Amino acid sequence: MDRSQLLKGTTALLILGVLKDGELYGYEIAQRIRERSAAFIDPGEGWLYPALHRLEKQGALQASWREGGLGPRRRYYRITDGGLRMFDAQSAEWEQFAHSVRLVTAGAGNV
Amino acid sequence: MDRSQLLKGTTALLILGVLKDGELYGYEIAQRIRERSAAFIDPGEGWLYPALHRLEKQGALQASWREGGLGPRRRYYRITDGGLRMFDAQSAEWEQFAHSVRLVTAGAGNV
DNA sequence: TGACCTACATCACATGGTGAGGTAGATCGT
DNA sequence: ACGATCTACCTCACCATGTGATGTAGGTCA
Repeated sequence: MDRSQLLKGTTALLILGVLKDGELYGYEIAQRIRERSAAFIDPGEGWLYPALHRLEKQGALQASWREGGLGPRRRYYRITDGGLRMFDAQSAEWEQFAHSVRLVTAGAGNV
Repeated sequence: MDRSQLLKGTTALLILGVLKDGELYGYEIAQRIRERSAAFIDPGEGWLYPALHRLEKQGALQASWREGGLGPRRRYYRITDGGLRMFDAQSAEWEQFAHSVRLVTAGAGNV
């Protein structure tokens, strides 16, 4: 069916989440997300690259081209101070939202 | 800015979540969601009613008009067996997704 | 030569939430 | 009688953004 819209609004959080542990290039970011989520989240290139561009434009990331040695050149991304603040904010909002969903779906509770 | 797309993909879950504890009408569903989420989630009528229509069309809900006594007539919704199955499926998927997000954003951690 | 991996990117398309607007019945104060 | 304010339903233009397909290039290996 949907395999859904759940990602909406969390992509920035996922990207910032892996980048806060160190500089990475795009393709590698996708791999990290896949690994850490035990392959449950498989970043599509259709949203990953646009999302990286958005975050760079917003000042959350800083990017630079570099020769990778093997294969094509790579674009490395580093998180900025603003990016870290954005991560904290989005992370908190996500936790709050997730908690709310659990409260609503948990049922009457008192029963 | 964002105050988010987070809802995307969770609206059905929220609605089914409150309806699995008993029959309710639309306006009341909104109130329940607001209450249970401690007002963190405030259902907009712009998505609530369309979502109810979608779920009804999909067979997850069964609806009927009834005079409320006071005020305008109300449309009551009851969850079907299919709706319960949908709730279980979406609930499981949500938990898995939420867990994945936490894994990704938790950081290197295990290293 | 062909297959396949890395690595980046763009684009038409679809989903569906946001916010505003509209109808109507009921209640209450002035 | 009038306006304000609830309840209760509905619709619609707009927009953000994920999906899936496609394109470009360099590399390795059979």
